[in-house]
Amino acid sequence: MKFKKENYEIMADVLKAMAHPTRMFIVEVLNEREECVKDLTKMIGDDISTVSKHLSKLKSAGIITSEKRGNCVYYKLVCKCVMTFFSCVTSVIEK
Amino acid sequence: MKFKKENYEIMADVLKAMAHPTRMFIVEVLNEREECVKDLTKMIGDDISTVSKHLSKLKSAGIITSEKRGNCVYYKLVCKCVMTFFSCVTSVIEK
DNA sequence: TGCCTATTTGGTCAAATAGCCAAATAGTGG
DNA sequence: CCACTATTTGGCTATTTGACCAAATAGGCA
Repeated sequence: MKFKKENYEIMADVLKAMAHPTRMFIVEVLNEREECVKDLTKMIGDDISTVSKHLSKLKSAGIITSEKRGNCVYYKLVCKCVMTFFSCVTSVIEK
Repeated sequence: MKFKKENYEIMADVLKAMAHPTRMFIVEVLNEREECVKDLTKMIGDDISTVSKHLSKLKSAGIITSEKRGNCVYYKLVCKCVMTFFSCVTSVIEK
């Protein structure tokens, strides 16, 4: 048992933040470039308030950060390593 | 957009299966050795039915497999790559 | 066979999550 | 200051999740 119970909770929160189809999509887009809420919303097709809430969940997990520029809020990935999830998840699915 | 909507759902299911403190703990234990339900339950301290359900969630996501030997069901990791999640998650938390 | 141990399944309840709409906020530019 | 655009927040409902207990199953062995 490498970590304490409390640590598992913190770690699970990070995974939980990623564990949603829309949020995985967002992470993948942000891996390539910053985007603002409006443009992400266009790609996703949900209500903009829904997208905003997904973003805020990713942000409070520490996976993305935001920056306001002009009229818009731009989000970007903090750590590219989350993209390793995709290849692992894909290989799990293939097995 | 690399994947179709349906694919994001399948991928999210794999992450969802991991995204729980107890299940992360289980994955970490199984990374080192096989274990049976009873012994995992001892380490975790929840009801055995709760642990069994966690295991079945991990199993149906394809993260672990099980094998019955003698009186017990032994679980083991399918793919060690899920352990990369831990180091990434840890580095996200540190930032 | 019948008991025992290990595991899974079903029921129930409380809590968390996801989505939408409407309303509030924040900043820009006329 | 006002109107406009972008974003966030609050309220609500439906659904999913996690935990426990009790009951059902599955094998092994006396």
